[in-house]
Amino acid sequence: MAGETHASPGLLEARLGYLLKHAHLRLGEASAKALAPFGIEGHQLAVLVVLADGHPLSQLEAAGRLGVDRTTMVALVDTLEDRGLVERRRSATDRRRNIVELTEAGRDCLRRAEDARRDMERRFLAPLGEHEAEQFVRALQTLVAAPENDGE
Amino acid sequence: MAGETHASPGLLEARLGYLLKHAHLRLGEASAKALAPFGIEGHQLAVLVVLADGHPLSQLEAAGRLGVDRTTMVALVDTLEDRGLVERRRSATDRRRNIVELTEAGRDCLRRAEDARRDMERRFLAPLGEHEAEQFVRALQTLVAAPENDGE
DNA sequence: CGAATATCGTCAGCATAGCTGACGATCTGA
DNA sequence: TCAGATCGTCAGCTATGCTGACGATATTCG
Repeated sequence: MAGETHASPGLLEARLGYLLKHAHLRLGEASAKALAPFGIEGHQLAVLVVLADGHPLSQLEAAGRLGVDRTTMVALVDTLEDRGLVERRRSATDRRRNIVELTEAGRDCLRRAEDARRDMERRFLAPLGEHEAEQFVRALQTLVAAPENDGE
Repeated sequence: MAGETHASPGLLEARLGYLLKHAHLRLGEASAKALAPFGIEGHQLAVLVVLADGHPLSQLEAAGRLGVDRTTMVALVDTLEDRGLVERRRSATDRRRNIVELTEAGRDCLRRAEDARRDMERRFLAPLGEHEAEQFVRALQTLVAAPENDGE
């Protein structure tokens, strides 16, 4: 970030948009730092997470769970495949689908990266204290799940 | 947003990154909708806010307060000037500076748009209840202000 | 069976946002 | 006066994610 002089007199800190944006930004930085040793980014770790959950998924199904476009998923899986963390395999029952599965290396990376991410989040929330941190996460979940905020 | 099927089984809702990103997204949508009648966006409203606070600012000073690059500020001020909400004026004491000032229309727009934004934020936070909403905002302020999260 | 229609993965190209680097005009300090 | 810094501007780059089109495959229905 560039001109970050932060002479702000509290005018902007009262704005929800500013707060959410900067909280997200800072978490992103912390996340990148925590995940760097594993050679993946937060987005890609999320892919590993949904792939590890239950039965194998096609690219489209995985994209749906992540809320990303299927065209975006292509590059995501490309990267993970290059790193040897997942494998594409044509579905036997519907040969249009690419089933994406974790490799052994992928499962290992997932385990360790998830540990690192959890630590990172804990550190990030530490200034709140344990109880408030929990409430904060629950509040976020409520807001994101709220139909009122569901973009019509 | 495209493939938004949201079949997510709660796996991602536990991730801070996912939550912050989507909270920010949804607030952005609500904000765009609330501000549409005024012909400005959240970013530009924020510019009006810092300009209205105290003595006139140069573009660079305003950029600093917003935490954006000075090159980004150019387009922001361009738009506001086109709308007749602000005026550029060469500083008499330092002719390198563009002093940016609100016009009468700008002050009026600011007042009404800020009202709309406050209403929008109130509605956005409504699912939390009043007390929790307050705590939530305070928690966000704490996290953003925390030096631990200050990107080294 | 066979033709029309839909789905999935892929890719090229577009849009947006914000940044870097360079430039002219201007200010500052020696 | 002159070297170096500062401000606003612009062109161009990068990153991100989308749209639209395509080939391969599935499905539906006559």
